[in-house]
Amino acid sequence: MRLDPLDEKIIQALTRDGRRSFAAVGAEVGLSAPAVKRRVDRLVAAGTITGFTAVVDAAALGWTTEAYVELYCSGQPRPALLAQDLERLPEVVSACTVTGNADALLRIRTAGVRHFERVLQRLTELDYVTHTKTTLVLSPLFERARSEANPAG
Amino acid sequence: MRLDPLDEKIIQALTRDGRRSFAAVGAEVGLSAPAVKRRVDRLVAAGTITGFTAVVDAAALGWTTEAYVELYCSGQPRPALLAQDLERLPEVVSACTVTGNADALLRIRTAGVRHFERVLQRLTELDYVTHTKTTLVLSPLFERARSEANPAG
DNA sequence: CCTGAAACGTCGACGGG
DNA sequence: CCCGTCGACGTTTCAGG
Repeated sequence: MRLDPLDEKIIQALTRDGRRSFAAVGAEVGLSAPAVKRRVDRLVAAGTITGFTAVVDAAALGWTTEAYVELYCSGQPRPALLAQDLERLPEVVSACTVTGNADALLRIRTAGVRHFERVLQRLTELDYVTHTKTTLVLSPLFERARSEANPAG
Repeated sequence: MRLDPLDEKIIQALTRDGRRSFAAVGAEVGLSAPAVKRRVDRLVAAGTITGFTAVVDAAALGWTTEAYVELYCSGQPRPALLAQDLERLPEVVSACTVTGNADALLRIRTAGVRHFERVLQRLTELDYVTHTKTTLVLSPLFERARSEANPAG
């Protein structure tokens, strides 16, 4: 889908504050509230905007341990199977298949190292998993969205 | 901060749809709209809810290349310095210091491998960076928030 | 915590560039 | 096509109980 500069500004405004009113966004970008709403509806329908969400501090909810786990598998489990199996584990926050020796890279959040150990065990119980390699997060430095459009996009 | 079951349900509702009205959330959790608003205001003030945002499809904005980069450094650059230097590169979407041989783990989004190569070069231009190790993302499998509270939290 | 009323936001329909 | 204006309806946000 093609984005004009107004769409981009709207996306940036709603990325900064997903609950801003259409009127407030319109005042910022130079449109009326209905015009902003029409564009947002279009962006959501096109899948450019996937949704709106509250951003929650994981540590405040008790998820104090964060880790990246490389998954090494025998055979090549299909991505769809991996997704299905890994999504059953609520501690797996994101997962992707990757280049390199590992087959998948997982991001995991748990309530402590004890809890993390149990998750590792459940991962190795998957029949195609041969071993794992854990990288524990020490200090999260920052995290942000890329809401600017690529000029060549 | 202490969360009761109602707070937790409110957080989950707003995680699923960050633009839900307080009235709609209240209908779901069994509270009036003003009661929900007071609780959300309190959660935001306490930092449990960090903010609200639009979720954007990076690929739709032209960021088609995603990678994880391990950063190997000489000396031990302080986390604050790393954060400051890395945040200047808009392609670095998140960063953290980690256990293991690498000093930091970066998540990077670019408009293609050419663009990614330029980012790698800028990373190695940081004087304390000795080398990097790249893992390219093939298929993102899923990504989600952990909005349930840990019972022991 | 709830209720009620005023201010505000949303979202359709309509007409102009 | 996309914009803006208007008006009805729903939501937010106070105050007071």
